[in-house]
Amino acid sequence: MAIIVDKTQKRRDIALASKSIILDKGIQNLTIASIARAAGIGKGTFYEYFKSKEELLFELVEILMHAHNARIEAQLEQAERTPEKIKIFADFFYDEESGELRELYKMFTGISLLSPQEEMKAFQTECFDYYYAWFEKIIEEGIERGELKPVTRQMTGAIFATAKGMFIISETTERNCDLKHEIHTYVDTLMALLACEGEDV
Amino acid sequence: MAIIVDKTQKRRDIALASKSIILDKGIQNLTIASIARAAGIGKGTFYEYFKSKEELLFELVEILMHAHNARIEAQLEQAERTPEKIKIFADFFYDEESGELRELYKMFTGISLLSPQEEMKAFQTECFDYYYAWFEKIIEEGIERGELKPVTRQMTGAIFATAKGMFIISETTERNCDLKHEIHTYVDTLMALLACEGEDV
DNA sequence: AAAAAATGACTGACCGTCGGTCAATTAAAA
DNA sequence: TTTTAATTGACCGACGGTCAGTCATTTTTT
Repeated sequence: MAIIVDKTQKRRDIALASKSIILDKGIQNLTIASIARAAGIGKGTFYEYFKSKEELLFELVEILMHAHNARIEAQLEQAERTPEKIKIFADFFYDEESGELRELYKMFTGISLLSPQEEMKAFQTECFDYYYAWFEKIIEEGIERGELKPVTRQMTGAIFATAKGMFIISETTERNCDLKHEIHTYVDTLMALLACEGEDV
Repeated sequence: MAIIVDKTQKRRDIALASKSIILDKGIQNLTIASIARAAGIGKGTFYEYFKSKEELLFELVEILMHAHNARIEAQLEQAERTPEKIKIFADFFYDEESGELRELYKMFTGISLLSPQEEMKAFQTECFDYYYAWFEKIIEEGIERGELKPVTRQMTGAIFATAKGMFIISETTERNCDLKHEIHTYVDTLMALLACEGEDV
């Protein structure tokens, strides 16, 4: 043996070193050579740590996700009412702090749609399950506390998907709508409809 | 002059000739040469009619969209109540007839997310506006007829986006949920909440 | 403790492939 | 015959991916 390198750590280092260029140019428009250059390593070394550009993206998303999750968790603990919690959840799609992760997530989704690989789907599923479990808990607590009608359960998946759909639309069309406002209005309106007291809106 | 070719028609012909291979392998995994071969033309000729693979995809989507629109329009005319109309609309995301267009739309969205070009966005916006206008009309009629509460207006965009979000999730994760059932349940539940008579669910 | 051997990290030259161009060719029209 | 739209595939540069060789460090031998 010789020069034992912490492979896991170096993977992270390379990923983080290429973060800005990826966010700047988009992974699609980058060559492996330029990524390696940005990370200060040779092209061959890149392949020592990643199978492809896509794998680098995984790594980056995973790193940023951890930071994001910690932020969300802290915010959720402070929130009281269900609509607030859902909004914290949906913040991802428009707030400043999530900007970088959101941009990577966009590329990520694009790749998934274009060339559905097994690893890709597995990772997406992992992320989805993680956040969906959280979301379900919020809804379930809302029902238990009497803030939401039980029928909300039938809509959990759909509500979860709505913000994602709105985000994709806003990103792929010229409709530069105010995502924050639109999502908040949606959540407020829906929550009023789902509230147990017969508040007419 | 010599050999006057109907450029527009030939564009369509080339697009349709390469449809099956695109649906089969996915546009990402095809070379221009293989597309040209499938269409029975030389590589140079391909560039005479399309700037890129993406443009070919545009053409195909446009062709299939026209057929799809005609089908939808016919169905909508027969439908009576609002929930039915919305379901006809959402059919796109799971029914057999829309399979090919849906597959192309997936690739299309993927490209839009990965490398946002101006032309791409413009075309996506065009498609979006077309269908959204239709959708808005359905909701508006529902309100006028007294089937829906006026507050529905605040949610039109969000409801429109929901099926899209659910579709993207089902395509990018291993969650092979029954999209048709999930969407129908969502529509029924939401419509019940939005119905003017105070039907408790 | 010095030299030799072993090992793994690292690299860029190299190879095959692909996107895109263009000079040459074809064939209808004038 | 000349003109010109249409077509083509050979060609080029760039890219992804590989691999033989180099280097730095540890381990073993003397």
